[in-house]
Amino acid sequence: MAYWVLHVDMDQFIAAVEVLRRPELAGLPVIVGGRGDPTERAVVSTASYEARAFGIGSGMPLKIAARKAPADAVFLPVDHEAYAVASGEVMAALRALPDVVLEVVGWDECFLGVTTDDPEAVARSAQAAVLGATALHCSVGVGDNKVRAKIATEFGKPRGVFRLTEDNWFEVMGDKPTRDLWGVGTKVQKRLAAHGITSVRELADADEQTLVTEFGPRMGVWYHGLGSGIGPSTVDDTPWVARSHSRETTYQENLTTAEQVEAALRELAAQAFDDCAAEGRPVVRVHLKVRYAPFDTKTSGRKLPGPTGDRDEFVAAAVALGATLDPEREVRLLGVRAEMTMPDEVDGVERTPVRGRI
DNA sequence: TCTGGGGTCCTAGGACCC
DNA sequence: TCTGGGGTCCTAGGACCC
Repeated sequence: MAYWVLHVDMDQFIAAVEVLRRPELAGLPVIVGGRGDPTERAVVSTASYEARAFGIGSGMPLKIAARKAPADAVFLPVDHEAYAVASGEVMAALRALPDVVLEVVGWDECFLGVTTDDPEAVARSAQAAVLGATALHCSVGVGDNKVRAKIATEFGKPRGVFRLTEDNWFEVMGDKPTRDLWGVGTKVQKRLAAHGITSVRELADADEQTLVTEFGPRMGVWYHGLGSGIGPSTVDDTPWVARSHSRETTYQENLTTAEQVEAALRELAAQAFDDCAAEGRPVVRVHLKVRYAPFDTKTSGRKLPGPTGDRDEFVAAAVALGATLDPEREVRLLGVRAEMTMPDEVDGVERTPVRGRI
């Protein structure tokens, strides 16, 4: 018996949940995002497969989606509560499978760790369990670690199962662009390209020292291994504990005065603080995010004098940090993040790194 | 074409201490 | 007076993910 990592990913999760409670939408292009108003500043959370046929996808500005969408397209507002409930049902169904360890990755995806001789059979059981409990479909990636399982899922969509291991890694991924790797975005793709590395195979064959010089001792080694599909294989079911909470808003009209900015900062800071206070955890740090118009984002942070449970003190710290913002520039987004005392200091829960250690 | 909101982790460099 | 390394903490900023 061998140990396998399965990655379960819901198919068009948010759109599927919406169609489930409004069956008359079945077969129509459904686009969920923002407040459901395609004239506002917002992006697409999920588009149904019917909408994707028109070139509409996640992360696309709603205004662009509206331009591409056919006349019968339906725009819906994001309903976090409904997706959280559906997500809970999905995870419960998967957790009930025999002898699996489940690690939640997001609303609509998770890893399963399982020891078996037939991982595809487990994958099919997982799909059946989710479908039976929620009437929702999912795809499953089978791998010998998290990186390969996660990437495999894309080849299984929709409603399928795909296996990616050390044996077929280069055959499947070798000629793909580095951007297709989990953890490589457009910035890193560019920096790699500057070294003549554009494909996954080239990344695997690259000199590790070159990557360490470019990205640092940790990320350099990580990216090099990623080229060969190397990654952590431990599935950890330790309950997730938030390190911080933040609130941010994109304003439909840019903020132009210092008074507007301060009022907005006070509101966001109070909300972020209350999210932490609801968990009964003191706040140790404040972070600010500002997007100046048209699209230039800056961040800053400051440690508080000591851990505090006093909202006014936190709000004052956010406002003080806000004084460092450029008063000459229009603001289109503000965000305030409240960082809490480390979870392991609070309740003894070990932190689970997203990337893990190789 | 015009770009959300909620998160986590990593790196560089300065200050300070021994 | 001018000088070494090593370690830790902090700030600022960036990149990526769902």
